Amino acid sequence: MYLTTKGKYAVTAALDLAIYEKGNAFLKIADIAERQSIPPSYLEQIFNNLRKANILSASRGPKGGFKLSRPSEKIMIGEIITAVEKRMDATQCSGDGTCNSGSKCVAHNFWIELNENINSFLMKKSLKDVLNTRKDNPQEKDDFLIVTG
Amino acid sequence: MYLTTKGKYAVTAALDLAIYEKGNAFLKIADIAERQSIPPSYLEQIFNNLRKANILSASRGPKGGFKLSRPSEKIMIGEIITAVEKRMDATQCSGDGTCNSGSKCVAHNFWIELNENINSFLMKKSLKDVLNTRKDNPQEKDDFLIVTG
DNA sequence: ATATTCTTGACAAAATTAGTCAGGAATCTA
DNA sequence: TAGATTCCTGACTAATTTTGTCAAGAATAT
Repeated sequence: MYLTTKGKYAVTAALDLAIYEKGNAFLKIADIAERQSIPPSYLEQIFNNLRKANILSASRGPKGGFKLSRPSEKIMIGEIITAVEKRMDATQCSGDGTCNSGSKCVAHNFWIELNENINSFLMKKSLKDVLNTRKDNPQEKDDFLIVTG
Repeated sequence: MYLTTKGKYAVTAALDLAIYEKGNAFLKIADIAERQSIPPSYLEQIFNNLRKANILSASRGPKGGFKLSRPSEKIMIGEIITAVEKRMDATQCSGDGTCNSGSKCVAHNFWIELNENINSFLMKKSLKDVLNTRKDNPQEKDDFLIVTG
């Protein structure tokens, strides 16, 4: 099971879109990358994945950019990660049960359980949930002054 | 967050020790590796880690090998994984809060929550728990005939 | 003594990640 | 319509990490 920098950048950048959205406007990759310390050309790749997964919508040209394709409470962190990560599965056999010479290894069902636990956690948390948790934390409130200022 | 083949082998091999233990005898790496389809020389490395973490005890020479250093209900899967994996942490900054140019990235607290969720799951499950789940599953029972036969 | 089994550290190949880059397509504004 | 802007796509590469192998040595049982 690999949750890589790519997946973490994807979540961070999606949160940035949720935080800085204004009306229906698009946000530029360059700005998001700068705010979140993500290499811009890498973020291009990542946003392409998210667009193809119908999590973001894009527009080219001046005033173009990206925005969330749904309200932030309807976009689950799990969706974002699944869209960019190829190896989140915890089983050794990609789930096909051939982990021990063609049969299931003794740990097989346990890895399935672990998968379910993690997926359930990630699929219950929306972008909005994550931002609300941040707002509830006084230490994090400062960040939001930037948005409203 | 990386849960690699190494960690999965570690759990599988520890389960093998729990399944095939007989009295106080040691089990050989060669036998465990064969039963669980793990490269023997790789398993050597892995068992060394587990021994240093006080999860296994070892003995050299004829009749030597490895055994669990505690009853299987007192060895948690989380311990095993922590002993062999160096990058289970989900944060981008190894927890130090420097994930966005020296400050916390907008996703920081979320990754902490994910860590807690996974660690809690892994630290509540003992080797014995995993084996019991297997026994409750009729499809898996056959494996245990070997043990008792 | 000798065979067995773990112990340790160095080493290497393969796979994967973490990006870069360039050329192109679409869109807005003047 | 020209030009600037911004996304789109695919190819490419360097660095890192994983996934092992191997050999020489130390401890133990018979």
